[in-house]
Amino acid sequence: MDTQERLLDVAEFQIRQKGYNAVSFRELADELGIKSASVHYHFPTKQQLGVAVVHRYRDRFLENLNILAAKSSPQDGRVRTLCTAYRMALEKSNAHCLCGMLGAETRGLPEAVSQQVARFFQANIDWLATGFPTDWSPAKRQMRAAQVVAALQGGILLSISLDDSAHLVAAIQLVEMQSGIEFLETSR
Amino acid sequence: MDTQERLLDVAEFQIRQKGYNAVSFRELADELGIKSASVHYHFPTKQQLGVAVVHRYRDRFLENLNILAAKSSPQDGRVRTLCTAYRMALEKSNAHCLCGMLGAETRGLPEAVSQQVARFFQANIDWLATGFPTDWSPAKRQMRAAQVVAALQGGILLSISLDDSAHLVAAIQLVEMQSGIEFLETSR
DNA sequence: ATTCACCTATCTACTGATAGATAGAATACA
DNA sequence: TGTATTCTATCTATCAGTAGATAGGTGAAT
Repeated sequence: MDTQERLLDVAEFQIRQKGYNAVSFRELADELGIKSASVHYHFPTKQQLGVAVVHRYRDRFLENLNILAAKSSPQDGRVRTLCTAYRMALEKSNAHCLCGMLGAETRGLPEAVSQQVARFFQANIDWLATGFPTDWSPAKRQMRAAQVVAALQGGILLSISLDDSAHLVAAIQLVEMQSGIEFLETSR
Repeated sequence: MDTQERLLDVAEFQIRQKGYNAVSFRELADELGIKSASVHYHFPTKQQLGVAVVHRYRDRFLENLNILAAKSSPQDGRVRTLCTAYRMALEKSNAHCLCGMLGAETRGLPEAVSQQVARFFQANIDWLATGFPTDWSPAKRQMRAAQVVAALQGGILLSISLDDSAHLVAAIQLVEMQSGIEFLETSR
């Protein structure tokens, strides 16, 4: 299997567990059974590795989002789809969202990495905002979308820290309650 | 001024900026103009320092919460008070909540530290839950409280990562919208 | 005389990073 | 085709810097 891809896999896993600054080239190398110098062959600097990890994560996440949206019934909005994506991500990995982790560490990250993370969040928000009623102002759409992303990220955080995924489920419930009200407002 | 207290101040600041694993004894020492060995005099291990930082943070936060609750008008519930506390904390420090940061890093932390962090969140939730209508089941009160804490933590995360405190404000709006509905439900 | 709050000096382990070598595969050229 | 060259992916060895931690010493305050 492709070493580069395997490195990204392990790096993503480790960062989601312990954060960027607690991940070392030697540990990554050990995991693959190679030497740390060989990791530098594929990713010359840690910053470049970090950027690559976030980049791939964001691409995959958005791709998955569009697949889920295509599969779900049309009356289920994008909000529900995003909630599902977050719930699936937590169930699958039992770990923090990569960007939830890196977003927290922002000020201790190379700028190139934190910029990628910001783009992940903005992409989430933009994707959601597109699904809101067109008679809402762009600012309102952005705000509503940000509320959803915030609630979901917080839900994951609590789930991890208190070791109980019910907290993400509760956060999703809050989000969908809001959606329900908006539906009533709109269709009134 | 008390060195021990100053160490806790600087450690808290640094952790909130960069995370636990990016904070070093040398940096803390430099900040106070002492040597790293002297830091070990006050806090023999990093773990003990970490525990002390979180402990003090939690105590102060809860104390502040009760002060705010005493000052606010009685019809403003505990939800609004907690929102205010979070907004004030972000405005004052322009940094992540200490426990929001450490909660994310949970799996890369000494267990003693992550336990203290979990207790912070649980204390937040319990404090909130106490303020909900007594005819709600304990489980429902806990869930509603957790929803609020999750939304606020997520709001801070987005505010930090996207460098715009409006995201916490938006999260608060989501929370208060929910509270408003509950008020209607209850008083109906 | 003891304790406190710091110091110097040092330890081992680990960090990201680099230089230079090597085996083997792929490619270019005669 | 056969030889020469280059590329790929890894290695060994090493670097300067930093990590947390410890031993033992110093001067001042109690």
